[in-house]
Amino acid sequence: MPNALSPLAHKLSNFAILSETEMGVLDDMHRRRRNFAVGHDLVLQGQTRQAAFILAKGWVCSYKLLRDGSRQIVDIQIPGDFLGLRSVLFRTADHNIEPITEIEASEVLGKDLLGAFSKHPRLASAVLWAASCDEAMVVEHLVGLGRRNARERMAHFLLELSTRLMLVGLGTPAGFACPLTQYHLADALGLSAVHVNRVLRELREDGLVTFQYGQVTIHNLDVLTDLAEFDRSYLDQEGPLLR
Amino acid sequence: MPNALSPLAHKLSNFAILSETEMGVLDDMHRRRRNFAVGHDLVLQGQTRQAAFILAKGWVCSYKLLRDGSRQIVDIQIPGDFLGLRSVLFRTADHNIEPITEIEASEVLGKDLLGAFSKHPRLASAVLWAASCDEAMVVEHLVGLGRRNARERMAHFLLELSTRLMLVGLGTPAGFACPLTQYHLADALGLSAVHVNRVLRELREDGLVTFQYGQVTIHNLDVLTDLAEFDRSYLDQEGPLLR
DNA sequence: TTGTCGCATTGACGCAGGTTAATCCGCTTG
DNA sequence: CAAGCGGATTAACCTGCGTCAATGCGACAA
Repeated sequence: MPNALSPLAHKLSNFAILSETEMGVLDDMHRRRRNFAVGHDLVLQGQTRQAAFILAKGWVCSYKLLRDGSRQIVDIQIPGDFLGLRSVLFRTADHNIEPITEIEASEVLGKDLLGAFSKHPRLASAVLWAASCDEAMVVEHLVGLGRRNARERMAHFLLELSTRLMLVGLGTPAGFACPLTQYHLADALGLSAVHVNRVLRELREDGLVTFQYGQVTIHNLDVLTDLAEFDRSYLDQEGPLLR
Repeated sequence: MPNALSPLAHKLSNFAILSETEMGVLDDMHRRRRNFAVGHDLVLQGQTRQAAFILAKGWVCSYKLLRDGSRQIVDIQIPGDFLGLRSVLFRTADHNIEPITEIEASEVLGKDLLGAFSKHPRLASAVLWAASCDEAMVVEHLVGLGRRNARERMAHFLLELSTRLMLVGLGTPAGFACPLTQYHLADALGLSAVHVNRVLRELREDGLVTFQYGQVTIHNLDVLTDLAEFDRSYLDQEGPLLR
């Protein structure tokens, strides 16, 4: 891989072969580098004039709050992911984005992004295309929430995370470092924290996965994959379609 | 509205001001008009070389099948919606699309779509942009499945349908014609058909909505909206952003 | 040192919603 | 006409998961 190719540029090159100019525009988007601490949300539900972000380091989650105080995590994002795109497209954010760890991200102002999209439609396509592929992940979550039980959901979630992290070099087939709490898992999987704990114990006792001390260790990938009915193909790309 | 403006063109004009040429390309996509009967899926999970479709008439649903035979409906589509976009972008479909009624749809071959996208990137942006807004709907479903109970889910689902149908002139605030069976509702809401029936009875007895004889009648919009915590803003557009 | 705060863990108990199965109705088909 | 089928409806029963509550433990601050 050429030097100085950002994770995002790398990702987008799966969708379109970008010109020097377009790559330059992409680089420009990395000028406003910012850090965020845990507890300081990047994007807030209902706020307008939001910026988008390109995540360079750390983990975040996007979630929606309900009136009764419960929340549903829609998506966990890891380095290389684009954040808050919809909040720019819609002008007003429909979800919150919270750092799970300290993070480093490049802020892209709404008007800059829209400007770049207008001038470089091919770049726009690549970005929106990538976003539309992220949707496949959301759909998988939806299926899990609707039709899988707690064990299966958990297994699927951990396998998906593992696969995504491996794609950006942050994990091995044996496991990965994971900053999520059991409360995060509960909010992502539509469960209670208590039940998350029960399920994790079962999976551990059955010798399938261990989720402990900030580390996920996969003991039996095959059985886990089968349990979760996990098919990684929705996470893979197969080369650029837009030439 | 100018004559001969297709529902899709109308929808896309919310996202980008399209040129005559681009409108022409869009029109060309409507050449291969096809009809499908109930029971003949348009797109099949796992198949490659899929076409996309623009729905002109009737309802369809996209769903995923699980090993145990259960299924989860991800989305219901109504006239004006674009179908199977992801199955073209990914080259192989990750979901099925089934007609709920007899439908009329324009088939757009994968290579034609990709060709048009390459030559008219602005058009591509508009289409992908619209798709990314459809994602907001999927996210709402996800939140419902994760954090709402059966009553709330049902109320939310019916209100969303009502709003979408009104936007294309197929419903009024008082109700709409609805070809869905209670099995469809069950598969969409992650419930059993039996429980769907229970919930519908309750809502009817409480004087909120009636779902009967292919007709949804909304008796008390305010209470229903409050029960569902329904906020229609995610379905609205506010004028084109891409000029 | 002591208090507190976030997170993990476990037990007891209850309920929303699943499962099974029976019945009914209207439509189609032979 | 009977038979079959898709869909709606209801009752009886059961279970996966939520809720509540208590405990432990490490990190950090006063």
